[in-house]
Amino acid sequence: MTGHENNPGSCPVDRGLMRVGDRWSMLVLRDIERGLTRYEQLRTSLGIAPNILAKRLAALTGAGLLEKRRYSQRPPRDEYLLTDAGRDFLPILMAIGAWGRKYNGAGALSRHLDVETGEAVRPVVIDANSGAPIGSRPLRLEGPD
Amino acid sequence: MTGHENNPGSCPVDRGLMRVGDRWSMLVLRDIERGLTRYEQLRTSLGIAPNILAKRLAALTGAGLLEKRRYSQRPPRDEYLLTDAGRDFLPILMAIGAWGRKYNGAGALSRHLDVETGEAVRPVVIDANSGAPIGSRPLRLEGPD
DNA sequence: GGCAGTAACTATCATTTTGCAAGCGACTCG
DNA sequence: CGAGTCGCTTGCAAAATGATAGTTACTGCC
Repeated sequence: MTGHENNPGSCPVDRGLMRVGDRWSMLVLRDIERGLTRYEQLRTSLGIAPNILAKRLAALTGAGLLEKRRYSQRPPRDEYLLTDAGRDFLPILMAIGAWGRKYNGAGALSRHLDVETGEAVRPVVIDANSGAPIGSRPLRLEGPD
Repeated sequence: MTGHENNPGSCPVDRGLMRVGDRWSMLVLRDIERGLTRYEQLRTSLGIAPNILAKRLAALTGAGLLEKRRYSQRPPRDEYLLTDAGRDFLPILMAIGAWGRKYNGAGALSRHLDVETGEAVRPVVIDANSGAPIGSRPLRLEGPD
């Protein structure tokens, strides 16, 4: 679908978006992180249509970000838990949140606090090699070749 | 649309996704960063339908991530440049790229190199206060109240 | 001047996805 | 037995997306 002419699907951003590249998927992950792991909780919290939620949960499960677990046999009840891949995606949501707060943050917003220090978390994307925030140093793009 | 019951639109992630919450928008930003700033360049690079591209460019411009600039009066030719808000979003794309590489990275992928060191960039989201990667320390969510 | 070519779109229509409302199966509780 | 809850599915309408063709405004080239 993406990556036509010059770079046929060789962009890692593509690869990421193939799995989570839509609004509802990300909001589902966000809510699950908040502890809303069950279908009904997600549906009422998000105000999403039931068929859409079912589809998203199935997609995220199929993509390996969520895991469906039966927490009660009788009556049959399920919950959705984050896998390692899903948990690894959460920092990205925090970064999106920081951006949203900065550029669209009118009104009162929720936020994350560091339990130990009590301070509000300020997510920043850095390069683990240099330690510098991304954007502060010149970069060069290298093709897949 | 989002944020029904408990938290009516108070989540900064929502706020972010309201502006860039779809696949094409992000890929457009990615390509513009790569220097593909013109309509035709974007269209051929992405393989996107012209009407959709036009809509996305208008949306991103309206949302303040892009700026349309006429680089030639006669013939009339335009290009799209990143604003500060748009440039601020790029680190998020890098983080998504890192995630995509990790969990969906089969085959040869392109990557960013630090011009100075020549090393491949390894994007990580940290908390600017503690310096610790997000996910490595317990957090608590605070409502907007 | 006339014709081909290019960039940046718009218009039209088919297809796909989303959203809403209602219903259904499996069970529990009173 | 009847009402209620959870986790969905089904059917249908509305909206978004995608494919294709056409339009505008030019620049060459002969």
